Amino acid sequence: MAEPAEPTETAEPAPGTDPSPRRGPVRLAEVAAAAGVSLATASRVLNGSHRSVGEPHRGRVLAAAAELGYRANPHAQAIARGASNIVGLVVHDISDPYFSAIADGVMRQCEQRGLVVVMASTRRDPERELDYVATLRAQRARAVIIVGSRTRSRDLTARLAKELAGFSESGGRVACISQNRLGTHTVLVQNRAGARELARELARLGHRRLAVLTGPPELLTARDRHAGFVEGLRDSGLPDEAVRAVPGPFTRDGGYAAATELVTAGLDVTCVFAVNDVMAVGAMAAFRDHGLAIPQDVSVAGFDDIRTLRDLVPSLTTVGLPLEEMGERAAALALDTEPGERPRTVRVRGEVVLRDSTSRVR
Amino acid sequence: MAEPAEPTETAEPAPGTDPSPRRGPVRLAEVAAAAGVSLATASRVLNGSHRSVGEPHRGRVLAAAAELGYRANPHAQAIARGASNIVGLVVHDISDPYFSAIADGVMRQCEQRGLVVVMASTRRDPERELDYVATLRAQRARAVIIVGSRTRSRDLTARLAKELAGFSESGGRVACISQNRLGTHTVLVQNRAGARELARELARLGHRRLAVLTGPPELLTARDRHAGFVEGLRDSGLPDEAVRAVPGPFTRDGGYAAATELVTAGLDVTCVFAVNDVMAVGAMAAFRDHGLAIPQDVSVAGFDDIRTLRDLVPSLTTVGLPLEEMGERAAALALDTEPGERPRTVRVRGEVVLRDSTSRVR
DNA sequence: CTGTTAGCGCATTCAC
DNA sequence: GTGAATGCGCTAACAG
Repeated sequence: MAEPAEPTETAEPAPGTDPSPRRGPVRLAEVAAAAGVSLATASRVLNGSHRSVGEPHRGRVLAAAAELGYRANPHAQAIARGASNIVGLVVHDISDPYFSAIADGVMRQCEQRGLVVVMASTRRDPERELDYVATLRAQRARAVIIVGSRTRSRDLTARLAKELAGFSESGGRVACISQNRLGTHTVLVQNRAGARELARELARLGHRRLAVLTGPPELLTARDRHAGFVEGLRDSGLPDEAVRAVPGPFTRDGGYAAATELVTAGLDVTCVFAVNDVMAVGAMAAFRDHGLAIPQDVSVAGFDDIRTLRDLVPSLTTVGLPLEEMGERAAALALDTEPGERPRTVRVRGEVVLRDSTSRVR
Repeated sequence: MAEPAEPTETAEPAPGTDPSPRRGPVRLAEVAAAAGVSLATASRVLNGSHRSVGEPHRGRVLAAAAELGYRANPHAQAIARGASNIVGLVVHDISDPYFSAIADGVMRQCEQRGLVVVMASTRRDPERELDYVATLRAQRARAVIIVGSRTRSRDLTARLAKELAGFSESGGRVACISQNRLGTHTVLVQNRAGARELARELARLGHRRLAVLTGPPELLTARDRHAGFVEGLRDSGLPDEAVRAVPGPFTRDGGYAAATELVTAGLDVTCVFAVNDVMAVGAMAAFRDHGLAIPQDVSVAGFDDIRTLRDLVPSLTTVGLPLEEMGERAAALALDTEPGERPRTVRVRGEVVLRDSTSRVR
């Protein structure tokens, strides 16, 4: 039995040296008392950044703290210093692998810095996004990271920008991932360029009649990818009539519905580009359900290169994005930057990955 | 005048009635002053639960608050009332769809109650899990929800249980999802029963020689599913020698590696059960890479029924779990329960879903 | 270097 | 009902 007298399963009433069995966590004052120093001194060694405590004391405080299992109350610290150690992370939908991958990166970065992340999933409701930012502002979050495409709505964007500006003015840092319309630091995804490059590759494979499942018309990311794709086709000498657009939700079901619509209307294209992988998956399912083989009957391409979807069959042609890294960079951007600093933008290129869901047209 | 001169795009220096352009969020005191009432009164109408403020005042406070855009400082509230509005959510890996689906449910539930969720991803490191719980405890989180399998390690489990007990004793609520070895409320997944049922179905299809990719030996969830599977086979009259076990990580790559090992050693089974869908996907990829067709050459089954993986081809036979709902229930369990209450446990059954990745043996 | 003191923003007794 | 006073746990001047 390694683990002999494993202290009894129950609590820890501390032998006999504890005069007041105060419930709840130990406070700094108790540590100070136990170490025989002032509250200030204890605070300095335990939390104050600049060390300036003599060795006789320093050790005693540390020991006492360890013994009592002291943990600073972050709320008290937040209120006393006027700044918390909270980082807010606002995503459109945490159950979407695109966002959870990014979240992973953000959390990694925050953990390293001893920051706590408050996560909010807006479920694609811009109003909720606004509300969460307000909440985070009230929390005196140290930084807020907004992930997800902006919309065309000037109003919504302006309101969010204003809220963020207010937050930022009172010392909070902000970073966004997607477009840089918010006047903040941002990790700018080059959707346009990626889609354009993808289109060229597809044209090179011989496709002359294509369709793009464009996602929601108001989502900038969706629009940019669509626009970039059309540009790429033009670059390749194809007329604008060569491409057909079908809008729909940015989800798997949205992709399914859009593809179905395409088939129902009499599929007259050899290749379909869904503006994100999740939609592409839905589209592939729809085509299959209609007896169409991929890529023999129709080629399909997506965007994002979601890890969980890498093992699809046929493997999905897409534009790869370094999701986790984007999250890390956004966090770093917000955290390593001076409060008043001019907005920086880090560009992230997508890399076209040709796989089996697209084939050369005969 | 419904919002006439929409204050200029910039900050809001308030026309001419504001003597001190104090930076940062407005405080309760300012609202009280603006409304011409005491701080206490303002506090009562804005935050105090039991209303007891006369109508002349009540309205004024509300108006002032709205006008100034007042938002209570949650840290100050936390410290004043000794309890925060934070709910801690600890998962093994947020980028794993199993966890992000559950997280979605938890967040939904918390949002409804106006609670904020602090999320932590341990990246499958038990020590980190312990540490996060301690952090959450220090935060005076209102509740902590631990998601993910426990391990066989008595030591680790005991330490976590102890930490949770301490947290719970000081008024925090706790709920777990997976096993109920922590002495807390728990959403208990009936892994054993689900796997057993799956095994029976597979046996019914005629499989007589099977393998299970067991995942990490120390993970209880993995062991339970493995054990249940073996039981189900026994139920069907198969000898224990009928099933072969291959351990490995609980991930896609773990599944790939385990399946490869199986093939390399000379595949002598007709069906492989990976203890979760993500591993199953890896296994399918491995089989394909070795030229094996699914389900013709080998049937594959998983567990969880991850939504993102529902469109795999061939579609994956698995045991479905109501992930989002599990998250919601865990949150409700923790939040709707009295602090001292006896641990409740909500059982969740998995439902076998036979799809195309498994076929009748000829 | 160390102890004293004054807040941080808010909830809450306690008198009025 | 309403206001004044106290305290929550900790940090940050400010003096010794």
